[in-house]
Amino acid sequence: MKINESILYPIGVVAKMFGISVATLRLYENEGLILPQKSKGQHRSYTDKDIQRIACIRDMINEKGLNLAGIRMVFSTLPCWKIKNCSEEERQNCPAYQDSQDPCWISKNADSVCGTEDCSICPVYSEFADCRNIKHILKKYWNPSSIQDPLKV
DNA sequence: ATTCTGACA
DNA sequence: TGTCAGCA
Repeated sequence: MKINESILYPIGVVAKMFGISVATLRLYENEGLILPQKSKGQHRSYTDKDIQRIACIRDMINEKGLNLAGIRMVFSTLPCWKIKNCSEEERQNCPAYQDSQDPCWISKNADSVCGTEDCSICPVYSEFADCRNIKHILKKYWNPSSIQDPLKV
């Protein structure tokens, strides 16, 4: 069993966990790297998934040499249209599929299938909390035949 | 006491 | 990234 199954942490606790400031955590959020949910008022609530994601972000910064823009770019490559099984029409009307260099959760428009959804609980966001396994997880969505024509996936 | 948003060294 | 203001 997972001990911290549904525990939510306030920003101050998370900051201490990683030895960073609350300002830095808000920065990651503003840069589109994390999507903590908001509770009473506007207070942020971090789940264990968020914690894991932040650990990956810290690793990419400290060990992999990426800056925030680089990390955002990595997230922008997630094939949300495959994960969400978007129809051809939906893809044509979605900026995340068309031209976005940003993660889908910050490039989506109101009229897309993701329009009213809470991206913090969407698999495109939540399933990649462990960003070290991005490539592994992608294999589940990317059928072999699509690599023949990568531009029309 | 803690967090929030926005602005700015 | 840090910090300061003015709230809730």
